[in-house]
Amino acid sequence: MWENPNVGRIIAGGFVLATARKPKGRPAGPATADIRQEIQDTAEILFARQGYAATSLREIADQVGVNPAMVHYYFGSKLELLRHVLEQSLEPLAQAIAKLRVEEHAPAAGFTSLLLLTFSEHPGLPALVAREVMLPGGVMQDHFLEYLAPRLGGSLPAMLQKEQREGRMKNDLDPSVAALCVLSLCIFPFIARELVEKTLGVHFDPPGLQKLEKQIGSLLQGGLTA
Amino acid sequence: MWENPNVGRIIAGGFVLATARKPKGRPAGPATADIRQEIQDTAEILFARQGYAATSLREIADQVGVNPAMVHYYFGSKLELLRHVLEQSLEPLAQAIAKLRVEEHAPAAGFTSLLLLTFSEHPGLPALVAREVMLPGGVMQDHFLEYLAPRLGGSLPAMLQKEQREGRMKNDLDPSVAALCVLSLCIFPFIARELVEKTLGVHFDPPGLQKLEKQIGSLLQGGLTA
DNA sequence: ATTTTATTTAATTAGTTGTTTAATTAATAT
DNA sequence: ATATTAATTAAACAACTAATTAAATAAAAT
Repeated sequence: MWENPNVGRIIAGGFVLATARKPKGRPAGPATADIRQEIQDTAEILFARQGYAATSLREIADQVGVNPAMVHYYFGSKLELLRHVLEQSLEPLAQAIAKLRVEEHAPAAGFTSLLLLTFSEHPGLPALVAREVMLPGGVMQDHFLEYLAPRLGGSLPAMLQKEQREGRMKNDLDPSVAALCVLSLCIFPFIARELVEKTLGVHFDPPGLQKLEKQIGSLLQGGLTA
Repeated sequence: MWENPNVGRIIAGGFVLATARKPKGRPAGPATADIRQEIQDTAEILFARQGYAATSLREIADQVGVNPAMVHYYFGSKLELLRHVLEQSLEPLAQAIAKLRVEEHAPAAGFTSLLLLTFSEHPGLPALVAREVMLPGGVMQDHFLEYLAPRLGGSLPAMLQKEQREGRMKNDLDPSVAALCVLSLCIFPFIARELVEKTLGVHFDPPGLQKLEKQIGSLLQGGLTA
């Protein structure tokens, strides 16, 4: 497996008695994996599942099969790692929303399907954002507020207000509250996913997800449209 | 303050150099405060604000002004304390929902106002439930699922199904998904409260709360009613 | 008097975590 | 060839705290 003769697995009777250590120093040959990305992806999963505080760098590193110091080599600190995780999953969403804005088709429906798409690509994201951004004490609150919120949910009220001015949304609704409703309908189900599946029997894998989207759409259609 | 002569504050030049200790043993006179309830209330606030794991018994006890061992005296363990917190705030809600069920007025609207009422009495509850019940790794998942969920959100699909059978709800909707929507609209805003106030400018104190309830009601009315 | 209730004290018990620096090896640029 | 830079591990550092239980004490209730 590795050139260095004094490393490798010590095996007896088919059982691994001691795990091999990776040799020190730069590994030979062309890079076979993007370690940086692997760390980030693993962190996304673990941070989402256990929370930022409850996830140690050692755990992430072990899962990737590298030394904990690699996290600092690539990201500088644990918090920066989380920032990258969040940014990598939310940046494409932010850009898609920006596009929505200029194209100005029905914003509520557009928002809904963008969010659901994002969450199916990043299943852990809602939990992660809930814990580290929304809930009190979240470690990413300030950063999110400053750099991400304005381009995500924060842009929705203005879009809805325009709908309203142009007569496509009920006049007695407050656009901000309406925006909150859209976000609630799209995000909450994923935050409570496990519980929802167990107690309500609503499921989120492909057939169920489309059904959910359709029904949210219908609710918003009937509830918001003038 | 206390009879025992060798306790009290040691003061020099107006500064407290060492804080007084409460004397050992049962305090004299009639009980001046319900310590058990104070512990529980403090725990509700702290667990909600920081999460169960991040809140130490010392912190709770210090805030109440008693010894950490009191928690075990009254509750047996930290986890039991959390169970009591959850139960005390959710039990009245469960009972109100049971009443809703037999009275059978518009269940969606009834549910909405019960939830909002509960949350205004227990402002930390949504965050607490989100962290310890909904999010992966929550320490109260099993208990909630078994003892509370069926009498709370779990009872909503059946009520909505009845509405549907009796022609008061659109026929193409799935009652479980509709239930999920009701819950999303009522719970999510409180989970994301801080963020919502800051980015959407929607507020939750008395004037704003009524506005929110009205608008959720209107959305559900337009979106669900046949 | 005895028992029960409310309370504090003290002891137990052990590992974890993020981060930094140094060492090591391989690849690349000069 | 040589020097530099890149990728990696090893090891040390420093700072930290938490839940639970047994025992002691004092007052209240019986």
